[in-house]
Amino acid sequence: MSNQPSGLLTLTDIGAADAPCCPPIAAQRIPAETAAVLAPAFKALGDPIRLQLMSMIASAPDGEICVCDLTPAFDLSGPTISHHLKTLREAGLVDSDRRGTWVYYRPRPGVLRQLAGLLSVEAPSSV
Amino acid sequence: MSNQPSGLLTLTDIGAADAPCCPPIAAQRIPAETAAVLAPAFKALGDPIRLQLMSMIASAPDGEICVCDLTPAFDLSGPTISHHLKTLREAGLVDSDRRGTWVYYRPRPGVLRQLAGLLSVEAPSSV
DNA sequence: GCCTTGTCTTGACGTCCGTCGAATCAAAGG
DNA sequence: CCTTTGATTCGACGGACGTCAAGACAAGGC
Repeated sequence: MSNQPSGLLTLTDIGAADAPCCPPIAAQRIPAETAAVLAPAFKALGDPIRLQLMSMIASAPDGEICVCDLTPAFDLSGPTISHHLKTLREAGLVDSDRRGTWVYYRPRPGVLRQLAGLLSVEAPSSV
Repeated sequence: MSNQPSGLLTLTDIGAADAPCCPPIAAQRIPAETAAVLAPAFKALGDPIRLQLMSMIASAPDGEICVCDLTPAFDLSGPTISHHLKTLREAGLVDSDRRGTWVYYRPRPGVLRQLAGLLSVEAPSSV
């Protein structure tokens, strides 16, 4: 259920931990390879449903949330929600975990921090 | 050349200035209307070419950059670059300005700050 | 073992997106 | 006025995306 290694470089590889990876977008021009790695994460957040899902997952009081709590919050079919969750998972933004009948999703705060740092106007400490 | 008012709520309306508009994504669940407004901005950044364009514009030494400097940086046709720039413009991320023969693009740092704050894990001051 | 419940996968459909060539528009110079 | 240069718009094409219904899978209870 976790991310399968695919041989392709993804955000997970560079942003799994808390270490900042890149200077802000406004500090210097992003190389093509970096853009290719980061763009899918923004793309995953570029859908209103996924943005709400990401917010619900990231703001879950227990640090995780059941799919059964996510699905009824939208006027969409179960498969569609599952598809969006898969997109977030493949973008490295969330991780999932089955416990018994239910599947729980939890955020990867490191990756969110990466993206925030990339968009920040002030330069961070390192690099 | 600037954004035309369309009657639709866009990021420009809520993020033109520097004032923060929304609590971080991890602080509380995003309402559907807010997600509908913000998602297009992330979507615009969800393409590698546009992410590089945004970076080149945001990191321009003079605060703006000529299209004639952007186009040759990519292996794409002029119309395609122009199309991507239009997407960034309609997302409220950049603004353009014709001076003589050339067109210059400049960032809207307020909007970038909005998105960064939304992704930040620490809560900002207000709200 | 079999049904029930919850979740994911598959296959299909219409729509949107990225790309290009050709045409168009805008400004400057001869 | 006409040509040249820079940038955008238009029209078209292939591929990717969002959505759903139907089916498959996983875990638990009878």
